[in-house]
Amino acid sequence: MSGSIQEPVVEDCAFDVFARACPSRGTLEHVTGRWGGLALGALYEGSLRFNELRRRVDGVSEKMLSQTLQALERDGLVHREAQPVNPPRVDYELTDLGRKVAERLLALIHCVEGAMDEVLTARARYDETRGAR
Amino acid sequence: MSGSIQEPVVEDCAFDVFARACPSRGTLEHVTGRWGGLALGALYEGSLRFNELRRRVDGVSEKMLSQTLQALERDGLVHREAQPVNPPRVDYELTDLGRKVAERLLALIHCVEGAMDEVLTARARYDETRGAR
DNA sequence: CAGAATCCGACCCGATACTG
DNA sequence: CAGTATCGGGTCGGATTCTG
Repeated sequence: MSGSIQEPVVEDCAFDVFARACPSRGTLEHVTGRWGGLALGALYEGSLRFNELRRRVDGVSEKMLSQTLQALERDGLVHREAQPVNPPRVDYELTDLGRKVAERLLALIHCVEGAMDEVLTARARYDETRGAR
Repeated sequence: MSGSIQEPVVEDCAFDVFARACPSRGTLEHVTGRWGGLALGALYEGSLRFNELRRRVDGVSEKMLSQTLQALERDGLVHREAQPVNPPRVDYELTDLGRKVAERLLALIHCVEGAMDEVLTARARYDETRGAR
């Protein structure tokens, strides 16, 4: 044991999002990013092909969907299954890890959706009191 | 009453994030945005002053923190209490709604933090197979 | 201390065109 | 169908300066 002089204490929480340099921030941003969350949410209902996903996530461009899926696949949250047929067919589905994350994410999404009345009311009040600016 | 001609049917799911124009997307982005989530997470532990928050959320600039807090206050997730003293003292704390949202958010954050080993492994594998690219 | 205002570069992201 | 490549505007966001 070695009473080392003074444990610099890297902290036991090795992956603390609050720390600037932590890799978990990056993953969290993939998950909560503009399209990442919606993609995970859509895939939670089941496997989807590229364009099915594109239609489900209203407003996403091909480029962004592609980019988003690659990030999620790289992080091990989404599995990509490409069949070498013609026309090409590629299916996306959540991994076990992806499903766990998606559950938490959906809980958050539903919480926010369900609170929108309250949010809208709060906004109106805020804009009224200091909205005139 | 008033059989108005045809209810435009705003849909029963009045606030569906998957719909492009839904206001819940905006709020969700405030919550899950780069700094919004971290601010909510930090405030979950208790009321904080501006600069305390700034130190807790490592890497955020004054500008972004200020901007973030305003958005969250407007959405009714954060309460801002300014005391007219000198030097000025302003405390931020979660509202009831904010606390509910923060709970879901922290569940997600901890889930991601806890999965980072797995994520990092997945990344390494991904980069190896097609990383040469 | 708690911000507001301004400047300015980086990159996000959508539209378009092209490939297999 | 399932993407990639390229371009360009808009926004994000950091550094700095200023106020009360």
